[in-house]
Amino acid sequence: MTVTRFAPSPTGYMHIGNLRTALYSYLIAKHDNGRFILRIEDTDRERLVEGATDVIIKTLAMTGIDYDEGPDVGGEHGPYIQSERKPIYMEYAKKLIESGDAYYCFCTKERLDKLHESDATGGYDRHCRNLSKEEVEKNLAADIPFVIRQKMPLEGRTSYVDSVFGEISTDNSELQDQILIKADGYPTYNFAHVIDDHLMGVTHVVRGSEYLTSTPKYVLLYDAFGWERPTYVHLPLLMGKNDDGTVSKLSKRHGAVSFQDLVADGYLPEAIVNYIALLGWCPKNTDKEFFTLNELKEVFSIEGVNKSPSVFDFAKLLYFNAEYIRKLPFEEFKERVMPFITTKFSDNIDIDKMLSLIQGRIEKLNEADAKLSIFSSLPDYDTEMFANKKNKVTKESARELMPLISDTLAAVTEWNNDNLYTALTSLSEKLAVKSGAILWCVRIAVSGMPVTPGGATEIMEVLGKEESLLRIAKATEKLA
RNA sequence: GGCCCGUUGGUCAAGCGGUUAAGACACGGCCCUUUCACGGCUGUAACAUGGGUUCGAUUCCCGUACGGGUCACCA
Repeated sequence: MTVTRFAPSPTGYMHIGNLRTALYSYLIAKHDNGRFILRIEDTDRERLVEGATDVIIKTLAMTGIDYDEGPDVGGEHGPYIQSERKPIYMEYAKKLIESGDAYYCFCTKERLDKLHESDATGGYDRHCRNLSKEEVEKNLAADIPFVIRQKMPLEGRTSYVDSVFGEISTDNSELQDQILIKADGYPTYNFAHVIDDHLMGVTHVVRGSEYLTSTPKYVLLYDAFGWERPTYVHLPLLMGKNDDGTVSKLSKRHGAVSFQDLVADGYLPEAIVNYIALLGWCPKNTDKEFFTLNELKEVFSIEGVNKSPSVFDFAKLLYFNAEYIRKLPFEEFKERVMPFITTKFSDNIDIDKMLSLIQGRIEKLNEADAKLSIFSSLPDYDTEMFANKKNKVTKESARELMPLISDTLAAVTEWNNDNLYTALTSLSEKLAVKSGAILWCVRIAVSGMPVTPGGATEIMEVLGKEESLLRIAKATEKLA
């Protein structure tokens, strides 16, 4: 059975690249009807962020990425928070010491820092690697602080096969005797994730390609324990475009890059998921781009994952978002857009009609409020706006038209879009002017804007007869 | 700097020895139209580079350039 996990460290926000990793990991498991686990990697006690785990859980819930095992749902391999598994790591580290694959290191932080200064390219000098048993016992008895380091082979090469990148091979001399257990007794990522992945039965390790070069060290750990190595699936990085045209790892300088920021900006979770699924992966034998999460489970395959980093394109995300907004059933659109609307409207405004006017015209939910402002109040506008060459209107002709328009509208008894449109077009026929000319004048009069959500008559329908006529009267006044 | 990885239009990308080198976004034009948007049609635009291998390379190999990643008691 395929078992994957998403193992974020609780930083307080969900980076979009992280979310993509979660998604791919989830899809790989679910494509095979496998198990998906959420594990919190909080071994860095100095960087703990309050409430960070909740952000992760909430994000996964909003995107529909559900896990079979995790801190809040339990499971037979728990606990799922690494800080709660602390004793386990020490136990396994000691096994490694016994087998000669790890060792105690009593070097002070100061010594290490000095080492680093004197030799920029080198790392740890393996000072404690060959301490005698007696020395170790003595230091331990004296309560000298220690870390536990992995004993790397000094010669040869270590290689593994990544399912995306192929064979990765590293000279063992490149490998540092990395720390497994820190001085505070907590394990490092390097150690903890290996132990947990094995104990939790993870078959496919899915993560960003920044781990590509450190994986030989992990593979060596599996070998030392005599455990079967997992299948590695390293994902290409997500990049952002800089102002100068260069690219670099996607970060805050590129804009809103956390899931919650995107949502706050008016992006739909399902649009985000759909878009990021396509960043670094492409379905086989189809041009299709729109996928629900369930469809993704069907079609996702590791073979479609790319090697090269991809640039996050907000323009395309916006396109997906606009499409998703348009496809929303009206009631759902209303429910989702309402939190973004802060403008207050008078009671005789038909909210539903107003909202249906903008559903097809906004690309992000947070654009709704500004688009709707004309229904709350008429902006102060310049009468020059009445002049429009395409519709053959001048300020002067508008002045003459306005009273006639006013009379025509006043005569409309049943105030709805169809009747208004019919009334105004028949007026244009009677006067032998372009219907566009009349409708243009009405639009400006009634909205004060050249570009509006909906046509002139649609706006009047929402506004109601009284308010519409009031605005027409005002225009007549302004033009006089 | 050492090591590892990558390189098809501005962006996402298909392609896996022989193609007129798909498609999507963005951009331009036209049409539709009560503005805008939607929709329809259409246009501009790409295999980083030099060597091989081969009858034939975007596809395979090597070098170069460029880009990225990594060398922590962070993950």
